[in-house]
Amino acid sequence: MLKSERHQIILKEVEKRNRVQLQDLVQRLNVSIDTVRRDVKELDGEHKLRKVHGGAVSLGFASFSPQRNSIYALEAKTHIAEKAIGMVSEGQVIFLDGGTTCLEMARSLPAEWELKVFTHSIPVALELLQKPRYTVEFIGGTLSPESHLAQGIAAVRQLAELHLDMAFIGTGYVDAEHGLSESVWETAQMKKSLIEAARKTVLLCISEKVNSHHRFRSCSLDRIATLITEKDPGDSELKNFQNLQLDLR
Amino acid sequence: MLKSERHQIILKEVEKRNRVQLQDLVQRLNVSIDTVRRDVKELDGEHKLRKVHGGAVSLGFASFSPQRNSIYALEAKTHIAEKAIGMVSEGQVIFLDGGTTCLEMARSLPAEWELKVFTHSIPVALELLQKPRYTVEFIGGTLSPESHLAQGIAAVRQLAELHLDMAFIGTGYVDAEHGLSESVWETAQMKKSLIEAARKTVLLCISEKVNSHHRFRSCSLDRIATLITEKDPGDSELKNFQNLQLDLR
DNA sequence: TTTAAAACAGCAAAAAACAGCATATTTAAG
DNA sequence: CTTAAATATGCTGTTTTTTGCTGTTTTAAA
Repeated sequence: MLKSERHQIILKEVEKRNRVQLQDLVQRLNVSIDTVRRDVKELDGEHKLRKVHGGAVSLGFASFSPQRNSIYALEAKTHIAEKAIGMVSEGQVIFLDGGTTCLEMARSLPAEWELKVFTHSIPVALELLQKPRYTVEFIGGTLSPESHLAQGIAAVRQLAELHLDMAFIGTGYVDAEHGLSESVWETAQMKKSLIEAARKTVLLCISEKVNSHHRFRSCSLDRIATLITEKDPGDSELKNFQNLQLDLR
Repeated sequence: MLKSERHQIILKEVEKRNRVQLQDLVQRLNVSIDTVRRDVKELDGEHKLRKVHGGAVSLGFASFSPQRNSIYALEAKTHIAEKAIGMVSEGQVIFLDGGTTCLEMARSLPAEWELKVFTHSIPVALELLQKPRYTVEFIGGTLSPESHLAQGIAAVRQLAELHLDMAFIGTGYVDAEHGLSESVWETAQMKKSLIEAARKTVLLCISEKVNSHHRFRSCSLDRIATLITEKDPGDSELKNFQNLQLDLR
């Protein structure tokens, strides 16, 4: 089989499924994994697809808004997003954090509203830009290659100058004792500045993350006005939070 | 068998199957591999097919570019990008403007380099983030829904604090008399701040835009160190620029 | 942290491409 | 018709490309 034939087949496959595993291509093309790897690498070099560990993804898709059907616990996050949107009203100035939960919220915000939204997440920004009446303010900084999120000193400085009605944030970990925490120092710093800038902070968090903590604390629970999970506020998983000065939804 | 006969058969085969292997043609035509090779090479020279290692493919078959094929004057822009990259060296701190020419430059920058790149364009940033050794610094601001570019006061203020080795910028319009100009006021303001922040400004511009101007002037030509077009520096289209204090490439 | 999979670098065999040469075939001119 | 020149074809030896395999390093996930 000609190399260009293989390339064609690979591109078709990527186009169709948005992503392929190298092993699948090995089967499909009857060549060694090394050949497939080299093919994919070459196509990546020509910007016809994007090579990732173990496979390849299509470019349009590599725009990195994570593929919706691959988001972990999507249903829970949609549910959280719905509740969160119930707290927003037209004309406000809000902040949306990165992460798939906030991305889901950005997707679900009513397109017919007029809203000014700050964010430091490229996927969130791209989602919001689809809504013609929104003003999207991007907080610049050093972009993280993994999350496509602006962080670092520049970002923190910009946040320090802001005054927001409401900030919707995610977190890596949260429990009643330690508050919010992160596994990455930079991320924790961002959350801190964010919470400073907002009159009211709303934490969006799937119940799975509740009652866990990690090394870098970003904020104590008393700075959080509202905690939204996909569970009912009375759910037993949330019992550690039910007696706090915290609006549980 | 006549040569033209063989050519006909080869082209038919390519048309029918989109691809052929030279060895199959050897069988089919009863001639040596060298002859087939020479035939195919000749047809490639006449742009009737594309020769690849081990065979040939039909012209339509080889090209496959879902997004990029919609870029206007892509070839010229690629050419410009190549010239521009020749001016960059590893370890520098540079700025990349938005626009398809700069995007093409971002694509073509060597992935193995280590480089810190500032930009205010989301597409450019996403492209650069694919290169693992690059540091991408995003200039935040109000995002334009059309161009996915950060602009406005916040962006200008961030630019004012920067000191860059080199800025690669595009422009809406340029001529020898009026310098650089834009049709949108906001854009012109951005370019102004940009040029202030850079020790050296390089203008990337397809020749088509040369010798045109519009309402909002962003910069006079003496602030531009280098002008890169896809044409030869001696080309008559550029005659108005050849006597200026301007590095023409 | 550990562990399995994936990526990578380098090597070697096979196939293809290439350059140069010799032979054959066609063309054109005398 | 003959001959010289141009062209076409096949062959030889060399170089390049492709491909699979080895062992090692890196990456991602448990």
